[in-house]
Formats: sequence, C-alpha cells, structure tokens
Amino acid sequence: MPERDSTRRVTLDDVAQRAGVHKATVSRALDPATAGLISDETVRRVREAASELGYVPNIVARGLRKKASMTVGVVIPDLTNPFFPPIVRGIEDHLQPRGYTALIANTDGDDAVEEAQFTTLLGRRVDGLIVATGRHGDQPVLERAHEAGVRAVMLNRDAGSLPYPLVTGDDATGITAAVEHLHGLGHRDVVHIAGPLDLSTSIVRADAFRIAIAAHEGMRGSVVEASALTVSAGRESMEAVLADGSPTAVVASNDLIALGVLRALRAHGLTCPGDVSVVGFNDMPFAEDVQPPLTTVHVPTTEMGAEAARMLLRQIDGERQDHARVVLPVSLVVRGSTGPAPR
Amino acid sequence: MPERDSTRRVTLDDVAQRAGVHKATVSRALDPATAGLISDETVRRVREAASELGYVPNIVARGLRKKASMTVGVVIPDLTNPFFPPIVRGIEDHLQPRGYTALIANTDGDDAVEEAQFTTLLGRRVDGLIVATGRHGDQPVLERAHEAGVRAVMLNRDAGSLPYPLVTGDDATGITAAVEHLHGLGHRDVVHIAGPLDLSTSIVRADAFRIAIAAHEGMRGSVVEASALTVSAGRESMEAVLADGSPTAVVASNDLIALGVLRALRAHGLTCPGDVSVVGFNDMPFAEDVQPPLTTVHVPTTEMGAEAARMLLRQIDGERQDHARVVLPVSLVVRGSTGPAPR
DNA sequence: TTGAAAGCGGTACCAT
DNA sequence: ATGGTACCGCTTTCAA
Repeated sequence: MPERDSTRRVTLDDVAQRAGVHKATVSRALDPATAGLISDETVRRVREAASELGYVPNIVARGLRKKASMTVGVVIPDLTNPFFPPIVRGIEDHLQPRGYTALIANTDGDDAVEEAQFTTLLGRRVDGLIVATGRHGDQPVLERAHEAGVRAVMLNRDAGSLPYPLVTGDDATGITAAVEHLHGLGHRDVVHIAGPLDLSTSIVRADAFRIAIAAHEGMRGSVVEASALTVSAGRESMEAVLADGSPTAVVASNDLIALGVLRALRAHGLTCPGDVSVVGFNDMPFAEDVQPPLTTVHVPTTEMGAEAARMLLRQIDGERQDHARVVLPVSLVVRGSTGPAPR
Repeated sequence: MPERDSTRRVTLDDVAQRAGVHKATVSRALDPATAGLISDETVRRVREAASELGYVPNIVARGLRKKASMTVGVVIPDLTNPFFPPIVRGIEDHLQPRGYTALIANTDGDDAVEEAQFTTLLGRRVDGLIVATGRHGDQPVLERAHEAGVRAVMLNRDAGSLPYPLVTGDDATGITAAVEHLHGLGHRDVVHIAGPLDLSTSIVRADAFRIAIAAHEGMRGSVVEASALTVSAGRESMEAVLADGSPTAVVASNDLIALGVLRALRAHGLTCPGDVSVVGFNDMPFAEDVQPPLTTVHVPTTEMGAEAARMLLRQIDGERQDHARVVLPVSLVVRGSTGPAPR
C-alpha cells in the first residue's frame, strides 16, 4: 500500500540517496549514453536502487531542461472520420519507439477551434506538428507555426506557399483509374461529387476528374461541390444531382460522400450498381462490408501516417526538407458498387 | 521571419522585461485568479506586452511546479476499432475545456505493450487514467497504477477488486432485448458468439444471454467463444458454428464479430436474414450502411467517454468515488439483419 | 569517476 | 501592489 501522499512519486534524489551517490551520478548512470562515465559498480548499485524504488524518470522535467517535450501535435478534422484512425496509428506507432507521444487535436473543420488547439499545442511546446487540415486559401495557423519556427509535416493537404513537406496519396492517378474503370464499363455520363473546393485534395481530385473525362471521346462529366466530406453532405449533393436527371455513374471525393450517395439512391428507389454505379475514395475500413460493397480507391493510410512521422523525425533531427513531397501509390479496388452502364 | 533560434520561445521574463516589471508580477497579472492583486494599469501593460510578443505560457513548466501535468492517459486496445474513436472524442471534448490533454495509448490487447505504455504514461506524470482494456483475471498494470496512487476510471470493463469507478453500457439489458426480439420473430435456436471470456464485458453479455434464453420456454441457446473481438475472429467462430448445423439466429458480442458472421454466411451461400438473423452490439458508426443494415444494440459511446472524463475530473478535484458504477442505457436498433425465423 | 551548482520556465511564499 | 527567491525534477557544465 502507498505510504506517502498518493501523488508523491520517486525522484532522482530518492534513488541517489538510496544508492549513496549524488543525483547527477544517478542521472548519468541511468542514461545509456553517459553510463560509460560511471564505474560499473556504481551503475549496478544505482540500477538496483532505481528498480527497488520503482523509479520512472519524469519526462516532463527532463523535457523542460532539454528543451524537448518529446511530443508531437497531430491536427486532424475529426478522429471520428474513419479515414483518420489508421493514419493516427501509423503516426503513433512510428513515434513511440523514438520516445515521442502524439497529442491529437480535432478541429471539426472550424478555424477558431483550430486556432485554439494550436495555441494549446504551442503551450505544450510540441517538438513538431503533423497537420491534416490544410485549407487552400489563408492558413493562419500554419503561418503562425511557421513564424514560431515550429517544424511540421503536412498530411494529405498542402501547405500553400509555406515550405512544409507534404505526404499524400496519388489522388490524380486514383481518380483517373476510377474514370477509366467506368469508361470501360460503358459509362458516358458521370458526375463527380467533390469535397469543399478550398481543400487541396478536393481541388486535385476535381481537376483530375475533368482531365480524365476530357481524355475520353464522348464522355461527359460534371462536377458538383459538396458542402463537406460527410455522409449527409454527400447525400444532399446527390439529391440535387438526381433532381435534374440522373447520370449513370458517380465518382465521389471520398467514401463518406459515396455512402451518402448510396443512401440517396436507396431513398429514390434506385439500385446500385443497376441504375447508378458509385466509386468512392480512401477505401476506409469496412468499405467492403457496405451495401453494396464499395468500389473505391485504396489509399495506404497507415503508411501515410508512418511516412509523415518519419519525415517529421528527420526534421527534428535537423534535416531540412523544404517543399519535399512524398506521393504514395494508390490503387482502384473494384467491388460491388460499380457495374455495366444501364441499357 | 524568425530572427532567433527557431526553437527559442517567448518566456515570462521576456514579457516582464518588455512591461518593465518582475516576472512574478507578470505571472500574477496573466492568471485571472491572481490578477486582482495587481493594479489595473500594470495588468494592462503586461497583457499588452504579452500579446505583442505572442507569449504562450509553457504548460509543461507550469505543470512541473504545480505538480499537475494537465494530461490524462487514455488506454484502449486499438484506435482503429471503430468503437473507440467516438469514446475518445467524448473524453477529449470534456477534458479540453478544463485544460487537460488526452494521451492515447494503444495496447493491441498485448500485456507487454500495455505495461510499456503505462510506464510511458507514468513517466509523463499523467494526472489520471481512463482505462478501457481491463481483463478479468490479473491486471498487473491496474495494480501498479493503484499502488502508485494514480487516479483512474474504468471504461466498459471492470477493475476487478480495485476500487476504481466504472462507466459502462447496460450490457445485460441490451442482450436481453436482442434475445426477446429474436424470440418474437420466432427464433428458437440461437447462438451467442462471445468475445474472449477474460473480458468482463464478454462475461456479462454471455451470462445475460444464457439467462435470457432460459427465460423463454422452448428456446435453445449455446455460447461460442471467439478468440478476439474482431471481424476475422467472428468469421472463424461462425465457420465453426456452421460446421455442425446452423442456428436460425446469432447474437454477436460486438459489431465486428457480427460483420465476421455476415462474411461467413455469405461465403457459405447463406442469406441474412433469410437463413440466419444476426444481431450485433455497439451500433458502431456505419452499422446502418452494411450489408444488410445491422440490427444491433446501440451504446452511447460518446456519452460513455464524456462520463468517464467527468468522473475522472471529479476524482482529480478530490472527490472520492470508490467502486462507483455508472451504467448508461442502451437500446436495440432493429434494422435489416434480423427477420422471421425460416420455415 | 563523482560532486556541486546552475538553470529550464514557471508558481508561490515571504518581504517590502 | 510588486519584487526577490526558492523550488518543481531533471541535465549539464565545471571542479575536484
């Protein structure tokens, strides 16, 4: 049972006293990098004392002294969006072995929230940032970060004019593959439901869509902008599309929008892929279990997170990589939501 | 552009110098609780200097002095399991306004990993723990935490003999409702695919299943233990069940297992709910979009997280709540995966 | 090889 | 109302 005040923890001094040496000696003995300076016998005694007392070094105090909090801020729109958990795990699993801990900040796509979250992260003196919420126009938070000299890596959305490196999936190729696939199935009239067009990914995907359509004689494509990358926004957009004549296929900017499209189709008594084929983007978890199994562009989310973590660690280690871009390959996964064009 | 060393940040002393006062005065002026001690004029000057310099207090340094890291460890099996993101957001959204940050630790159900994660959290001197990985037998980590005097709240799985409070859904009622529902549809032969029976939730649900079955004349139920709460484990268990005669309905211990059951049915050319009805548990995100839309027990995950955060904060504020239990109501959501018993 | 002391960026107590 | 100072737990010179 705990004899002392419940919040009192073992410190270096406690260990030092027990081992009969100075706390500086304990510090050296316990750090593999400096243990060589200390006599074997002392190291042994210190280790013993430390383990007897259950000593766990205070990372916070160490960080204060070393000017390294050993934390990394991860800024995302919403952890509840199934796209992000795999990314976060990719990040965490790569940070962990190096002693870094991720601080997750959800912004809900709200600038004011993002500002507040960023201030919190600054207050915690994060050693770096992984940002997955970049907008295309003003990015006040990113600029603040840059001015404050905070290292950062962008994930999936670019940093505008800022020199932060970027990790992304090969969006253009993915969209192109989707359009090719639909073309091969005989579709000639297809709609792209884009995400908000102030997001760099949405823009890239919409542009790729237009180019891919233009590359095919006789294909017609139009772009509709959804108000958000959500199921409900996708559904609303699709309702609008259905209101003035139905296309034979839809390419959605992400899987959530695709789910919204599927719901809208169902509500209108239309079948997928019988009446309308649907292609998603991201291959989110359980995309294969939906109704019908979603044809979508697989994005290596965990690897994206891992790569972002790697790049950030390199930056922290002093490597410069201004404007670096890592583009990860994507692949079309054909499942049940696409089929031959009707009639 | 940053003139100084990129990692140099503004400190209290910088602000003090600029405002022409002592740093202790700045500290007081900036803390609403003590600003009253300082003359209005000084407070004004200090605030001005702080904002001109873009001063952001170092929470880490403050924490060292105040012996409060303002962090909370959240220990979960896997963020990638769709059950957890809503919980985590419920926690974070409640911690945020009080200035606490959540540190997420994934254990992947591995004791060694859990130990390591716990040590990291101890090293970061978390002010409390929310633990969603409790096993039923030995819980070495929890015991270490208890001995170290760490406050904690259990989420969804109990703490054994330890006095930590628990937040959970009303599992027994949920399972009972599922069985009633199936009974009403004419099912008489139903299998429960339980999670690993060293998890307290699995035990509670399996027990409730047996009791509910026994309450209905002429109903037969058997319990099969899955090796994990995953899709693949669910599928394997269902394969085994199908190997020796098929029930008309399955109650799964969670939605992932239910998805595995659906996959197994599909693989065997059986239809749901035509041949076999399936009930899940948790109502995870997009459960309504799967094939077929999943009948499942809705659990208020976000509220569970929020409640756990609340209870932890109360504990941090000094309130005792040993062995407290908060049981949140659940409700059966009937969708497409259940139907009348065949023949 | 080890000890002493300063300092990281704050807070809080004691003076004035 | 404000300044001075010690201290939180650790690392890192500088001495011995």
